[in-house]
Amino acid sequence: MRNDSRLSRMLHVLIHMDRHQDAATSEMIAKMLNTNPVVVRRTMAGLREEGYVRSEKGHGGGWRLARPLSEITLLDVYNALGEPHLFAIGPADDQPQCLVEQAVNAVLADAMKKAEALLLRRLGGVTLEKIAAEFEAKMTARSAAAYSCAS
Amino acid sequence: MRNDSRLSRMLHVLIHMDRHQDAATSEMIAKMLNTNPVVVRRTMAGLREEGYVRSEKGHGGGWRLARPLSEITLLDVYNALGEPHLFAIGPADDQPQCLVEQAVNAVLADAMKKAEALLLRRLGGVTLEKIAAEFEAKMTARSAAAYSCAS
DNA sequence: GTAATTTGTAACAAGACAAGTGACATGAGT
DNA sequence: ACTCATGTCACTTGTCTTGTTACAAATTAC
Repeated sequence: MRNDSRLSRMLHVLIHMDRHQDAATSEMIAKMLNTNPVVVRRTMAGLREEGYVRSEKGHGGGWRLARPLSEITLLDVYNALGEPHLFAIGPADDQPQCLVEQAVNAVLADAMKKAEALLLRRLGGVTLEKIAAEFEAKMTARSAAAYSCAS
Repeated sequence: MRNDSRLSRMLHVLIHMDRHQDAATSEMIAKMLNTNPVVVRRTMAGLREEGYVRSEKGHGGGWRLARPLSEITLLDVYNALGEPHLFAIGPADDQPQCLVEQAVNAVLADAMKKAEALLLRRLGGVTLEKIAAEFEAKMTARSAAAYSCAS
């Protein structure tokens, strides 16, 4: 559990959801991700609130895409997850009195801000459809559906 | 304790160490950082091994800079700390079988790698002397040494 | 209308990791 | 010898994602 893997997991799931029509239950998705149905619901809740997926209770229920992959960027998913902390490092004190510490924090914050901006800009520039297309390319190259997990 | 603040703390300490000649004990430094002497020794150990500071036991002992600030970049300090994890996010699985997951991870890893490269390049381009100079500028502007913590 | 299925949610344990803390050995100066 | 200071081990604490159990609520099937 070293990293926050929610973004990675949700991207993975959304693309799979696009590849079969019918609703996917939390249990199916959990098996795909090697995790627990409750974790799935918890994490997907953010995506539902932002309108990227829908969920239905009862028989035949489960999760469905609510938008085409072409209209969802990686940044959208990141935002829907509540914009989790990107960095593992940070200042020791957010409001230091010491001017030296302020100067140190300013330099670090600036560098991190620039790096974060670059990362988010990249996430915003890639749609899920693009990743799906890359996958399709690999698939036809190998012509072997078995490589895709649980699909 | 939300973030790993070792880099921020060490930069702060090194600049202060340059401002007074005599050795600084772990206890003095700990007070400055609002922490514990053991934490200070633990964290400074990496800097000592890389030759940026020296430590001496016994009376009059403590920590001293072993190099001028102009020869230490923020990246040097980061590396000396053992290159802690920069990002809080990451893939769910490092060696996934699923091609979809592989495609997702590849895109994320690429974006993160670029952001990391940018960040490290920036850290490598700034010496501690430069931060100290920024501090001096502020100081003369305010002409009030009291703003600096414990110095 | 009762049973089966599936989400929604709360509550809590596990795991990881930096940070905090206490204890004690080691070395250096007075 | 005594004091000061580092070096290091062992353990606890705080925080955050995950994992898990339990149960209510909604929806479909028989």
